[in-house]
Amino acid sequence: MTQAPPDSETRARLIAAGLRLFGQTGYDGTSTRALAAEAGTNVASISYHFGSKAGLRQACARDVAARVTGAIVADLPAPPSTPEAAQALLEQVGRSFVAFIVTSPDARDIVAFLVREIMTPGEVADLVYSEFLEPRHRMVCALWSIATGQPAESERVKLSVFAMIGQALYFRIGQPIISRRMGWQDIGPSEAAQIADTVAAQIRATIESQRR
Amino acid sequence: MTQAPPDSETRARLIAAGLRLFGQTGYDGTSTRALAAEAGTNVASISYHFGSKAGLRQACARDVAARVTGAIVADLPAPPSTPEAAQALLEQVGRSFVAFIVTSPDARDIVAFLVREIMTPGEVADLVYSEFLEPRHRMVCALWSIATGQPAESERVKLSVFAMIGQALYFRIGQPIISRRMGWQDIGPSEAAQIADTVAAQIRATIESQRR
DNA sequence: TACATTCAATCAAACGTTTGATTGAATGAC
DNA sequence: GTCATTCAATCAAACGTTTGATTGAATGTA
Repeated sequence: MTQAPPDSETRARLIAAGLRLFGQTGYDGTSTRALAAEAGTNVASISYHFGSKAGLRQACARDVAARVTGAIVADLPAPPSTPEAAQALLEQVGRSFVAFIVTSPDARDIVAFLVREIMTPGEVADLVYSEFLEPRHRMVCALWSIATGQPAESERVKLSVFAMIGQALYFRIGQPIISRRMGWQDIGPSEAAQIADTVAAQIRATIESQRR
Repeated sequence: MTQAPPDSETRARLIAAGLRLFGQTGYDGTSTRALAAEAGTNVASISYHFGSKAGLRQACARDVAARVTGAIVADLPAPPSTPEAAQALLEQVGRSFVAFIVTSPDARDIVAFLVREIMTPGEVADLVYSEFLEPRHRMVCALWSIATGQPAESERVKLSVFAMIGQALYFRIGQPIISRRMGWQDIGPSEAAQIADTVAAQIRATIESQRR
């Protein structure tokens, strides 16, 4: 990263700017001039590197998929063999997911970008789905299956996992509301831990109620 | 300022158009011409009735707050006195919330509009929060408190309720993804019932785990 | 007539994109 | 080693289009 050629550096800065601004103000709400200014370059660089503003949007999607997948896959051990181990792993996955989502400054932009793309399906959403969301969901379903004994691809398991993702995600989407209602100035380690506890407790309770 | 009477038909059609288009393509992604066409009127009507495009946005927020509050308050009985009754009521609230959110065509626009406003805090989000979200959250917390015995304004209860809202909401936000993963063509009564079961089961499991 | 409402036409500003010129580091012939 | 040439990368400026807003005339109603 220290010796990156000047061309790819501008490219990288544009993707970072796209992630931040698209996430903050939306695709339509972000002008090419604002993108160029945020990246410290000229508007023409967008056309040059990505063909168009839409091309930059797609490049951002690819970057998100690659980055988040890498982060999640990195710290996942071999699949557990006992329900107890699977449950413990699920709780841990939930905790680190929440920790990443509510504390990382990058996560704010990434999640906001993803949610916006998901709400308005298009080819960018398709890319994110097949490249990132579907495989991850499938993986967590497999864990859930080991923990509960339910079939991994059953509707019950798939929906339970979506519910788990949904509650975690909401702590980022609704963060302005949550902070306000909780009386929190901002979300530090202590607040993040409380959220992680809440999510982990729900995972535990739901798994145990399904295990029979 | 708006000097038009609040019961104008064009006014109502513009608000409906705003809810639909702002929700679908976002505030910035919606042009005044598209709004006028959707409402079957002229662009100048927006200025005339709401002062500006931003004025229409705010009118939409007020409409959402009034409409959803009315719908929820309408079918809520007196506060229950036993934990069991409170839990049953919470499950029922969760079920009807999910039913409304995933099946009603109006709900799609309303939820999409709300989520977009919440993600980018502004004066519209402030209005929605104090006028609608905060009172509703407080109400559900009171129910949760009766069901579990936990203090209504404790952080644990408040966060649990947010998690419950989050998972329900996600079934609308992520609906394109969920339908795809589940192999559903669209979400009819049968699919809505499965989602409602999932949410209700999580509510039940979480409440029971907290009741001790 | 007087008033409220909607209309087509128009405006300046901002938009995404394209252009032609410029830069500095490689490349190769001599 | 020197000089001419090439190339990716960036820039300011301008392109035509679309944006939100405004205008004055037209329409309907009482």
